[in-house]
Amino acid sequence: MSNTRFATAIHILTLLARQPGEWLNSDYIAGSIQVNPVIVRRELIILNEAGLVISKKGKEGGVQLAKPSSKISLAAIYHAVKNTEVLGKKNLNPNSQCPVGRQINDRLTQLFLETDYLVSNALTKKTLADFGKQFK
Amino acid sequence: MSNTRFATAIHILTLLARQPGEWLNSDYIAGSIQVNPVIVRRELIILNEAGLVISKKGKEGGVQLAKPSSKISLAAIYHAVKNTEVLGKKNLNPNSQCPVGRQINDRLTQLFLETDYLVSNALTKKTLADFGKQFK
DNA sequence: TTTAATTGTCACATTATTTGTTACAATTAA
DNA sequence: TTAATTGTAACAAATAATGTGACAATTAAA
Repeated sequence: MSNTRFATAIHILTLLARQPGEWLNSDYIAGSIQVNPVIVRRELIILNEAGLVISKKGKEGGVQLAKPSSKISLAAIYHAVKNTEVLGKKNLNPNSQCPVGRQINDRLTQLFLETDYLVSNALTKKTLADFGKQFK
Repeated sequence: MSNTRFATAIHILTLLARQPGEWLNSDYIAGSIQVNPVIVRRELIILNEAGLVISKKGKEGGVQLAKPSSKISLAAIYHAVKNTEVLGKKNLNPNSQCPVGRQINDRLTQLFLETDYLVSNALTKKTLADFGKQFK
């Protein structure tokens, strides 16, 4: 992950968790992160598809959590935004004439899966509520 | 990590581990990965700085492992090539007028460190020799 | 019914990162 | 003296990430 998507998503959700039932709008959220509101709206679409937020269009609209923050794991957030594996990408065309080239991507698939699982598993144990409690 | 650096590095080292004491050159290695030799040489510089390989310039030169593959952990390889944390980057200027904006980067630093430590710790237990044994 | 605020979304611009390529000085063995 | 090789620079190309302006559709309130 060489992007800020996880940081942006957890920032959004931390704000929402502090005002359950309130419809916060993307301008307000963007003001807290200090990024363009479109960045926030784009991330909100992903979080909506993941079932973590619900949104209301139109005047007095906005977004709120789809469920209590104690039911949202950091793993769910991570899965919603992640786009590469922890150990990165594989090379596309290793040489099949070479024993190492021929087998390496299968071995990496296994190692990459194990490593991702480890991270998922740890994040599953942490909730958004726990994360939010750390803020004064 | 949305790059192929770990995959490239472990590919290089797996090849070297199969021929201990031999000076393999960057063209040969590049042929197995099927990337440009400069990509390989650039990664070799990093692996050299990390104390994992030694190299010899000039005719009949090349690179070999700096120590037995049983003494090289996957964590050492990962550390040599990693350039971002597992959970990505933080936003640069969260709004300090906002309680969440003011505190979030410290909380993320902690979470990111924990997550990275987890991965390091797991990779410390695996050696290049173990990885190499999986190849026929 | 009209107005204002808001999401969802598109198109494009800009910046950053990653990968590829050519070239060559310095080094070393034959 | 020649040929092969690393180390490295400079630049090109491709891909990914972030920023921006615009606007249709929707909704609440005036």
